[in-house]
Amino acid sequence: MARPMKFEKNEAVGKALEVFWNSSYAATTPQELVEGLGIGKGSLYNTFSSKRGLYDLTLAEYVRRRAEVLEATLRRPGSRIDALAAGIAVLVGLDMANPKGCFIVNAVAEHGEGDTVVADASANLFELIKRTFGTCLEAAVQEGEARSDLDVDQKASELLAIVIGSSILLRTGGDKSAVEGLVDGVLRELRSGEKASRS
Amino acid sequence: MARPMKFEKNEAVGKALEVFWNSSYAATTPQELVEGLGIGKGSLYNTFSSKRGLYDLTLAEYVRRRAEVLEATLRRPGSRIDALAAGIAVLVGLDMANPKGCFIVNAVAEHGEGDTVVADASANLFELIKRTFGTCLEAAVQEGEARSDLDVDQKASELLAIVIGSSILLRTGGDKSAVEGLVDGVLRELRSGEKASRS
DNA sequence: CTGTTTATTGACCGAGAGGTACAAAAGCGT
DNA sequence: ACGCTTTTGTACCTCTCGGTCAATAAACAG
Repeated sequence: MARPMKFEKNEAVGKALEVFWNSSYAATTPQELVEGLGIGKGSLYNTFSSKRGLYDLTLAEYVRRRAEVLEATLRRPGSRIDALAAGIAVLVGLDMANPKGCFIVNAVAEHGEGDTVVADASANLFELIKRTFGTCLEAAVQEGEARSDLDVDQKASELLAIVIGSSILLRTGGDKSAVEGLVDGVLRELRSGEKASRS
Repeated sequence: MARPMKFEKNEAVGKALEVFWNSSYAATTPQELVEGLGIGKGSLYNTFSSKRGLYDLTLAEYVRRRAEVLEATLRRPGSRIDALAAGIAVLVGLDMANPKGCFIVNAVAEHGEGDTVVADASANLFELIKRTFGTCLEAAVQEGEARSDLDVDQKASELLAIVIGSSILLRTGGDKSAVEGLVDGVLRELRSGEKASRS
């Protein structure tokens, strides 16, 4: 009944996420978005209203993707601590060649408290991470991989803070091995008091 | 022999630091700087060459100030862990009404790896913090405040990551008490295995 | 094939960013 | 008082940002 769109909206949001991730929100220009999405400026504004409107969509999309990857990683069978290690590695960006940090962390740093959209997105992501970590730790305790008197909630909060901190540390260009060592050490502590494996 | 400047340069850098801290580098306009410093645009550019030139000075100034406050806090007599707690609190911004996060962390998040000036400043600050924490932990072990088998270097790295992470968490507007609890928990763990006090 | 509806393109626009130019002013030595 | 030097204030400039708007194109209903 009318002309159809030449591009998929979700796909465009994904591309926009990449563009915004490469620099800050403020430093990203409409021109870069046009080039990155491969569509005309008119279509851009016709579809997404404003630069900020598109940005808001990328925030939500990023959280969605993180939720997916985190769930997938931690649902793998085997040692819960190993799974936790894998989850942390991917969250921090240890698997990437040149990490750009966590998109949401960058957004929080740029926009701060006043920005409710960013605040909401970060609250969603951070609580998701903490909850997932908590579940995993709980299971580790049950399996005897971690000491039974572990304060699961406290440790989950610590791990969240460490993940956030590490994503920043890794973004500075400091050597990746230092961050790897840091994460390894934390996990080693977790295991250090473990009971004998039941298997 | 010539007309003297009407303002102190260092003082102006301090004011600029406030201005840049209130929003991102990219979002800060020359106009805001002129108003924040209370000088004319001509003087601004005559003295600091460019917006970026001024920004670079604020980065160094911030690191200098952090070094001062950290040294002052941790040199206080008494329990080393208490001193550590105080240092962490001030670094994270728990003492401030509405924390704007760590200026350097914000800069890293905004500019990323490619920016060598920001990378250098962050390396300076982060190593300073880690080293100071390490010294303090070492002393805590000596004093019998922390368990003697503590991996000081590992723990210092962890605390650095947690401080960075907490500065982000606090900036989102999430409740301050959660971050306080997190920090308290970490310090409690440090003490948990302590030997009997020698005094 | 025509009409209706919606998408796309790219020219256009007001505003403000980031910075420059230059005349006037304020010191200082003599 | 008079140069000489450096700072200051303000007008000005260019360029790009962020966005709008006709004109055009593509689909489908009848």
